[in-house]
Amino acid sequence: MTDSEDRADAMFHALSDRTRRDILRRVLAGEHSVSALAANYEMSFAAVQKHVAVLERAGLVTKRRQGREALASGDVEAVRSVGSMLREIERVWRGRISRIDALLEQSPDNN
Amino acid sequence: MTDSEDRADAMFHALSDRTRRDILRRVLAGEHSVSALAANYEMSFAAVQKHVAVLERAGLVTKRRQGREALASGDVEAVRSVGSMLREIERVWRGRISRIDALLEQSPDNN
DNA sequence: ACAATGTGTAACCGTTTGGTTGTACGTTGA
DNA sequence: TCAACGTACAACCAAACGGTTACACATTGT
Repeated sequence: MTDSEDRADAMFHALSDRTRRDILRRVLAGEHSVSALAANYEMSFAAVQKHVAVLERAGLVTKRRQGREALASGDVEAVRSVGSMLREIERVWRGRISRIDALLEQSPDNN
Repeated sequence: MTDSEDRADAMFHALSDRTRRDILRRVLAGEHSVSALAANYEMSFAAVQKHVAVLERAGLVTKRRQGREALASGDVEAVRSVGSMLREIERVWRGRISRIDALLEQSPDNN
């Protein structure tokens, strides 16, 4: 579960649902209780609670208990780490360019 | 299907599987036929073919037909657009800081 | 001509997902 | 005290997912 690929799986999966992305936007802007979040969607409270749990398991959201409320806030660093994963994935693309350049340089008459 | 949220759904979903992320890395580095890709994994050719199809439907990969082979290559711009989506999501976080700053400025004795 | 190769798709199967309702339990306020 | 509120979780369901095998079809090489 602590594996890097497992974390990537969890994060991308968490982001693959539009309701969860919307929740993430809201809790990045500021703390919101689960029921306050649930009020924004046309689904049951339980459904929204599960969405928050998915975001929490992925590490994108943390929850703080205050009285009977559970206040959720977004973790910007975690969101940024997803961006890093993407940059890491596309890094190999640079090599592709270099290789094409090298090839063209090697046979300059092949234009 | 052409909706922005639909595209985000498809892209994040496509990225939520480690085999697909690995395929994407390979085809970003250069063109590969589906069977050449399949040789790298301990699953059936059909499974890999479906993974490529998911990446293709998400727009992260394009396929070009050459003879009996289907050559897949990664679309760096599409990968970058996922990064943009993330930056768009975390944009609201800036406002959070401003609001906290404003609050602290408004009541400077509350430290 | 024909066997081998590469691709795509259909049918199937167990598991996961995203939703529901119901229930239990702690917290709050009248 | 006790009703209302906020949360969490279990049980259930249809649909999607990730894998399999089997088959159809086009291309290639001998």
